Amino acid sequence: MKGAKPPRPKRNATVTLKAVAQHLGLTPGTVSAVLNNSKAARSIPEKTHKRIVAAARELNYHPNFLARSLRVQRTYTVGVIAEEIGDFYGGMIVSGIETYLRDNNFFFLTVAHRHDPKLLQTYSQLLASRGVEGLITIDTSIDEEPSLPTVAVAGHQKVENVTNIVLDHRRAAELGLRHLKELGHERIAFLRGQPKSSDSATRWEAIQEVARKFEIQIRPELVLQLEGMESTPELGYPYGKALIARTVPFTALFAYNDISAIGAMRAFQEAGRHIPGDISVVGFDDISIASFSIPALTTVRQPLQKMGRIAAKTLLDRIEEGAGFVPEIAVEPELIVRKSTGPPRKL
Amino acid sequence: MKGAKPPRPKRNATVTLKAVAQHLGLTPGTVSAVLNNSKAARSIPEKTHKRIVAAARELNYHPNFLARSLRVQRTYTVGVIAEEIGDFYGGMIVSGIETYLRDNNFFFLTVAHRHDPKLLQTYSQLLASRGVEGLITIDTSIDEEPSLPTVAVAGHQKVENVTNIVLDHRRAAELGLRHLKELGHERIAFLRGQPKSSDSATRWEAIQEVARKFEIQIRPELVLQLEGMESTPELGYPYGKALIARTVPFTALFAYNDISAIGAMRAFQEAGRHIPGDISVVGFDDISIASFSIPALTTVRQPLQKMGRIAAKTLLDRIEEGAGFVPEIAVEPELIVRKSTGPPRKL
DNA sequence: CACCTGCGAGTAAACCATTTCTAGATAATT
DNA sequence: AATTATCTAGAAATGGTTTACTCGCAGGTG
Repeated sequence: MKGAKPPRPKRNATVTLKAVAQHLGLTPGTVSAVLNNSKAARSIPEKTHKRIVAAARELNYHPNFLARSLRVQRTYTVGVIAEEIGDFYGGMIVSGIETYLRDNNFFFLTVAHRHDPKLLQTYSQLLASRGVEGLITIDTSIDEEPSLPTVAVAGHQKVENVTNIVLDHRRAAELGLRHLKELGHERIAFLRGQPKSSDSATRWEAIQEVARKFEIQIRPELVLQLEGMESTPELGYPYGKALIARTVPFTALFAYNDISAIGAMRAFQEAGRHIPGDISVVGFDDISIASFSIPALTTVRQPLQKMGRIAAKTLLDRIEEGAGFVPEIAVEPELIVRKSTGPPRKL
Repeated sequence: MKGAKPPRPKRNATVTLKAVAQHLGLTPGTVSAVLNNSKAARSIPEKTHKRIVAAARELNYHPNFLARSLRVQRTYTVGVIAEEIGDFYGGMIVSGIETYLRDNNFFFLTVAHRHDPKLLQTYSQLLASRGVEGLITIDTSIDEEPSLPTVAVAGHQKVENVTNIVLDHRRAAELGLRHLKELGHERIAFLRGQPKSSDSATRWEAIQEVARKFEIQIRPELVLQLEGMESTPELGYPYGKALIARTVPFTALFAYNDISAIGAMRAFQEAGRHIPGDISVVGFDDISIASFSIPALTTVRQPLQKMGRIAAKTLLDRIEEGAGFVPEIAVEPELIVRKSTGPPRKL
């Protein structure tokens, strides 16, 4: 792969530090000191200082990042390892990461592993050799302690050196279930997340715990486990159908995410059930179309962009200020009440 | 391993080329030659070769990317400048870019300008000083000839050194309009794109041209221009309402995108119109929820991931092989017929 | 037989563009 | 005149790649 290369792609003659120095009749060291305002430059007279700055601007000098990085051993770059970046979840998180990093003059390299577990190792290796100063993973499970400071969005295993940014699932379950309970629902169906989705287990545990607290009975006949990884509502549709087919009565559904909630709603409606008259539906995530489903979906909002920003901030704090290591940061969800929930029909 | 206490973030002792060489009793040059299979290594005997490779693996040597890049003047990195990365459009394109780059051992740095035009300059400057070998822009208009090889996804101005990856809008318009015409529609309403969206103008011109060819009359009273930048169907809703309010009869709508199409459908339905019985609706993009709207949306699919891959490939071809510069590459759209279109009601 | 020549197996040093530390040369002050 | 302050040069270091060169030895030549 590295064999005979075509003639060097001509680098547009970039102006180097040496060129600036030569132009001024000074040495690179001096120019560098002034341009970086290093303490060594304190003794440089105002006149020379101005001269140097002016020349740099005039020649349109931009320091070579690689050379500088090599010398100072900093790259101001982090690696982002996502499961996927084209979907709503990953995209929003990455967007949040981007805003924070950009505001703090960091860049990031992105890779998507698309559920190939072997790639995680390979990619962190690759990123490390590119000199990233830290790693953010999204919806990816980490088993071994990484050698770089790492923040895992939606990470759930406790691993040394990895800060997990998680939704407060306990609180999320409370918001959803309390809302349904206050409306008077007692027979609630559930859609559990796919085993691959890293929030699935934690969320389900939280739901069980909160259900106990609220004295809501979870009937196994009313609990279905999602399987495929589609990101269209088709995902939930068959499960909605299946729930109806069981003929076990229920008045509400708490779905794993909005996408499956919308699919299930559709199935319910096709079966002649009215929402929320016959069945109330609560989703999860608050994706953009949730407000536009029919009826508009009540859902537990996950502040994804914010989680991305927090992830980035947490990582930079550790890198820059050597802030103490925190194993977990929980982010508060929010209940968005729309039209898909209401009191159950009186029997 | 690392003292977590000391304020100084200790660099994990990485193993350098020199260390490997020392370990072997050879010089860095020799080791480098062997590890890179450079022509200089042709004279190194098999035995030594094996010894070197073994030692590198044993010591877990990974060459420092910065040092190497600095010397060979290549970074195997490109810059991606997007309008936004968290939305469907940008996310899909970036995802396509990622797959192709990853397969070819390139990385990319991402920035989002979120419609701040000043940032384009700043960002390309920043990326250039980080040594990216090329640029991909997404939904961003470029006016000046960039100094780096550039590929613009959904770019429309002809600029030297910029290859535009565009949808074949002519063909897209044909697909949409022919479908409606064949069904028998004559009075067609249109939703034009926001001026900020870089496809708006081109698409509208293509539609006008094709309409002329098909002898479809475009009535100004039935043409509305979208304004906001929301990415929920709320975007199209008011325009659907407005079209109904005009009381100018029409039997079909060709929307600028799926999101506005779905919003408009909703408005039509609320006004008591049946889709497709009273009004047929054609969207654009084929976003994931298009298949799940009610009724399922007929739409012109834009192969976004593929466009991302093509963008990446085009750029790498130019960088790696110095492939000739092509000003434009058009990608074929596809008509996805679902349930939102049908013959117009007989009068 | 002495004399290149060629080749195998590497070594040494230059180079990439910076930063940073040490130290030398003036000029100014005491 | 000695000391100090000011200004700047020089060189080392960062971690590789690459070119030029050395050194010993075998083979062919006149």
